[in-house]
Amino acid sequence: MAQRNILQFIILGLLDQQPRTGYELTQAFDSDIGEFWSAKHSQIYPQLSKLETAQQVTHHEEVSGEKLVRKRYALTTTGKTTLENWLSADTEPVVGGGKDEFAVKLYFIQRPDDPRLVQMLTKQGAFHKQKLTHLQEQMTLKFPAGASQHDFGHYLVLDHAIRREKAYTEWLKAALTACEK
Amino acid sequence: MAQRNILQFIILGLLDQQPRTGYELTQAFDSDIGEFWSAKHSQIYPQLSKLETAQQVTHHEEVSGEKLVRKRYALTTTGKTTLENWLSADTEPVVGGGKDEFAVKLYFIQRPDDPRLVQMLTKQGAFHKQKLTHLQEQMTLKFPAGASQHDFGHYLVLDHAIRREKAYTEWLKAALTACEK
DNA sequence: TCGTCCATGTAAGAAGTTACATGATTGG
DNA sequence: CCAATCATGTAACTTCTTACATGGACGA
Repeated sequence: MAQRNILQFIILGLLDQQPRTGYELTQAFDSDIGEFWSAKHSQIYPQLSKLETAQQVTHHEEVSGEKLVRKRYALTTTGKTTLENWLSADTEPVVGGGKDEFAVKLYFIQRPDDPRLVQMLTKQGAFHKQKLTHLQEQMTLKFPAGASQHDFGHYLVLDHAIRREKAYTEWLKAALTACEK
Repeated sequence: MAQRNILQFIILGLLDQQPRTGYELTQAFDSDIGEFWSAKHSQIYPQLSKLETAQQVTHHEEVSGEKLVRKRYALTTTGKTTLENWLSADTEPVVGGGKDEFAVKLYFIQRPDDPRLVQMLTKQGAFHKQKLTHLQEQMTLKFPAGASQHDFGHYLVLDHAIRREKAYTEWLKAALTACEK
């Protein structure tokens, strides 16, 4: 994935919602947004530096306790413009749908009676079922009344993730049925 | 994605199906398997060299026409063992579900009445609908009688891709409905 | 002959992961 | 006081994409 440094725009988007520290940005990628993009802190901190050099963001320092200094970053007006341009620009649709080692493995298992199949499908099924449950809990927790006026995008991606996991578990179930008969 | 060089196993898997040239391997990633893994020839040729050095594959040269030499690669017994070990090993479930720039963009669009939303959703919808149709055509073409005994894995991943695209288009449709009311 | 596909490689650089490094805060 | 978490960075390495480079085969 060497493309157009999408990470920078996501950081701008997150900072537009509210000023954040590098640590908080890292956490954001571990929650909902992580369903569709992820990044480690080792990518985030350098990117923040670059964005600051490019005058897209600024930071001020917060002191907590005795000597801990936090850098809280916020968008500049330039950064806000960059973000809006990205949001308004055409989006290349996802090419393949990402990489899925499990799906590829299945591709190489030719016989429906392969002794490994049932266990593989069951194991993945358990994982995705659990994940689906977790996402559904998030949904009822965050949007008990369905789609909201605020945080609409958040609602959409959660819905997206749920549909994706639902489709995944249903596929695994159908595969299990197909290879058992 | 710096992990365990999964590409090498996929190449072994493809060569297990039948001996292939680097060019043919490249093509394979542009067809069905490309739905769940992709690679360019600039990754494939070097990987083939490494696999040959590691005695996982061998090649023989085919001459076609006047002077064109093709290298057709095949698995060694070692390579076959490596492949089987990979297939039998536990598979880490997909973490997030890959990266989806479009989904992330939506995340940052807070208001359901954002003037850009309808166009964005419609455009992506058209793309994924077309892709879905193409996949369904592939399915009826390759598996007119449904799941087959041979090529079962191929059937499974095609089914997977279809379900994924179906879920994607349904999500976009639901999103469109939600933001129009 | 001319364009399209076949065919194989290398190079440069971006993106992403893992590991290295360090230290503060907070709550039990 | 000790563990978990907060907090910020760098280094090394792998993976992946884009571009560079070259040439043959085949059909119109």
